[in-house]
Amino acid sequence: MANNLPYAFTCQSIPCDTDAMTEFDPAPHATSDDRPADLRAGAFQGVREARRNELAEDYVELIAELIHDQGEARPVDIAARLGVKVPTVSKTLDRLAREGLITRAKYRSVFLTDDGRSLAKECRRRHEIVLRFLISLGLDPVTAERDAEGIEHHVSERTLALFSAFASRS
Amino acid sequence: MANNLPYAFTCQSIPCDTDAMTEFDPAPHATSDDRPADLRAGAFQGVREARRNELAEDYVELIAELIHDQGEARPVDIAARLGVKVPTVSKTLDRLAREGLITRAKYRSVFLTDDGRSLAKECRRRHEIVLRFLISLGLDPVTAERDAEGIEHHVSERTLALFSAFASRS
DNA sequence: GCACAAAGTTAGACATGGCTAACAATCTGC
DNA sequence: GCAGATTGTTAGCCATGTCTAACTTTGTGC
Repeated sequence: MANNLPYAFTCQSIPCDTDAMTEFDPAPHATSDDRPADLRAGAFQGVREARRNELAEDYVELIAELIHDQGEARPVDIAARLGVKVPTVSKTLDRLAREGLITRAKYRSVFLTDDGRSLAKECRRRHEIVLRFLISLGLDPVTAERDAEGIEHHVSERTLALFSAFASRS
Repeated sequence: MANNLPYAFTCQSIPCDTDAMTEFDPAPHATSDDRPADLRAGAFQGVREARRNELAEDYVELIAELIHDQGEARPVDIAARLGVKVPTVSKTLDRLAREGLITRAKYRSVFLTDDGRSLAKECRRRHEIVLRFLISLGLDPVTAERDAEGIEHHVSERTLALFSAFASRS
């Protein structure tokens, strides 16, 4: 699923990377805390990694949505949906093109590459699972949507599976 | 500063501005507009806001931890825990000092201000709740720690309450 | 088919967050 | 109390993400 993507979307996209950085132990001595420091240390690595990709994921997911709903993805619409200005979008789209997630021609709307499309699909899947999970927990849809938007980039495959199972059996 | 927290944690407090796009239906299930676009549009605002504060939150939380565990928070330890280089920490600490979350003197270790302390406490609380929730869902502790680190900055108070309740009754 | 509006781009400013290299201060072990 | 190791700071580089201002292109209406 994720192996044709140009990035290491390590935090979420690769289900079996859970051994990657947990063995690193910078703290000279973890005192009698019941919550070992090394766990947290390792966690930061993954989070920083994930943060680097959040924006790209938001973009491709949104672009896919716009194409689906309106037939095309125009910078002006992307900007409106994200709540940023058009030049910001333009610059970011350049980056995404450079990274092979989209293609674009000057003054024309944006298209996803195969990589972009599969990233979008993956993102959408995560989004849906998180959203359904939150709603099945009893959260109102507005808050659920907002929280899902933030959370979706930070859930591991393992957690996603639990969320999914929980939502199904509710 | 309104309350004793230096930032607006607007991730949860942004009112839903339902003005933008019309309906569309990306989800296969919904008949017409079960999940209106405006929900997602609004969500991005909050997420971007939250992202701006994540790093500061990570820092103060970690600083509080270091002070608790080792008596002091030194840049070298912060750097090791976060997995970044010391100059990066130094620069970020300058910013946090500028923002009134910490105090520091040259070549000495770092202290939290009252604002910093209450932010740290708040973050720790969120972290604990998310972590306990994930574990009570059945997630292994290592993954739970990693996911909690990413998720904690993006859960609304409402979601947190649900998480907390769920973890308690398990 | 022209003029104007809307959309897109480019340039440039600014803050952040990461890095390395070079230097300064502090701490430690004789 | 001094030398060397460790720690911390400063300077400077780069990429990103945001903005505004100015310009260009596209598209529309008449």
